[in-house]
Amino acid sequence: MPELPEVETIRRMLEPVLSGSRLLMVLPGEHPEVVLMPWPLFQRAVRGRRIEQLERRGKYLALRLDTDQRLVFHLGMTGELRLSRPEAPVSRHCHVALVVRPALPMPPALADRRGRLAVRFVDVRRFGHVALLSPAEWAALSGRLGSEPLDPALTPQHLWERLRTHRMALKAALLDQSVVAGIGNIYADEALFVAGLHPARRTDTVTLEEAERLLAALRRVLSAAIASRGTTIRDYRDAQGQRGGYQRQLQVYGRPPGAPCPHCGTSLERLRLAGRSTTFCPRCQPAG
DNA sequence: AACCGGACCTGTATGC
DNA sequence: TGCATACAGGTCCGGT
Repeated sequence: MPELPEVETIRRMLEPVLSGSRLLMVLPGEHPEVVLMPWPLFQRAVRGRRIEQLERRGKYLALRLDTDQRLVFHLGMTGELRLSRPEAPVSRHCHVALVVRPALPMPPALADRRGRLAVRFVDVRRFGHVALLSPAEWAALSGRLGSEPLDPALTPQHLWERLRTHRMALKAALLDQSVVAGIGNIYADEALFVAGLHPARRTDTVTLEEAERLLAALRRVLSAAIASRGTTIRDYRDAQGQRGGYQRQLQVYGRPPGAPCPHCGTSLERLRLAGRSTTFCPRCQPAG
């Protein structure tokens, strides 16, 4: 579910509430193994810490604690982070509840009378995880990921060189988090369409000019998706439970094969690439 | 070594 | 209605 724009939307919503807040309690659900360390250790390490800042790297969301450790969330396919009052009813798919006291008073809809509120990690399919990482572990995780597509430090040349070192389908490269971080199935299809590149095009045949188009397309699509607060096909919800809006702007993702291309009217086609369903326009995205 | 396919989970939609 | 199958926004692992 959640790709870069969805995780960034959640980060921006949680940031004003959580930064400067104090972690009072952390509570497990029915599947404590979603947290990748023994719970007694986890609780001892986290309880009483202050949350300094919220960071995003690719599809990971990290709460930086006053110890410089990172409380890291990956939402997998169906993970959600929800703000609510501490006494709000808990779903059986809630695997971690953080009870915090924010630095500033919160509206009564969110906080109880003592000013406490909860952030719950809910994940039906349990592909998501929560971990507590040392600064070195967080740096190592970040080091395994490719560049942030919205970071101006990423140049077309850099992306081009990154692509040239592989000989896989372009779509597979976009989904590979070590090439560029944060792209998933929705935004890979959308960016390839905007760039006019065939999803099965081999990365080692891409020209510098095409890499430039791809980077521009990625940035256009991701920025617009963040501005629309993400894409909700079915499950995605933001930290307040609201749906995103970018599904209304999707050009190709999710359209059935045979549907008209929104640009030229040609029948869209569907392929299976890197194990994922891939929709594209054979005319706007010619092979070769 | 790089790359592909299956496995990991639950829920929903579709077809028989 | 019931059952079986396919598919879903992600990543990891093992085999080739």
